[in-house]
Amino acid sequence: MTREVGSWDVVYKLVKKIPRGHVTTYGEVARALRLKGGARVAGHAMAACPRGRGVPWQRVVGSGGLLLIREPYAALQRKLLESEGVRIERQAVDMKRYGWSPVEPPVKSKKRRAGSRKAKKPRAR
DNA sequence: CATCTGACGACCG
DNA sequence: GCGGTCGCCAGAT
Repeated sequence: MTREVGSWDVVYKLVKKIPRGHVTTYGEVARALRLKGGARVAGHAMAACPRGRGVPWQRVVGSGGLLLIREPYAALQRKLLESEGVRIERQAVDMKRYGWSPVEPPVKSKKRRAGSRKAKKPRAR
């Protein structure tokens, strides 16, 4: 409770715009909204997504259309997607067929991808 | 206030 | 091709 939506409103707005029967990835959303945190932040937005508000979080999957979500949400997502007509192939959807580009806002800045930069230094954690 | 985890993604070995 | 690790951010403990 007290799930303060806050800045995620943009994310929800974009997710809501996903046409029924189509899906997108966290990375795509993150890039479309140019989130600095990258896919991680997008994922958090979904995690804190207010279910029951018309936010089809189910249409947001991982890269390649893989369903990274754990149970019981995974089962729910799968069920919802199948209900929409999305064929689930082993915890993954065919992005080639259902993949939808969230490119909504104007892209002025470019690149700024998330993750990895170059680990010249071998494991240094 | 400090620390870890977490609906991710990409790179290195 | 697969496994393991780092990077970013925000919320939770």
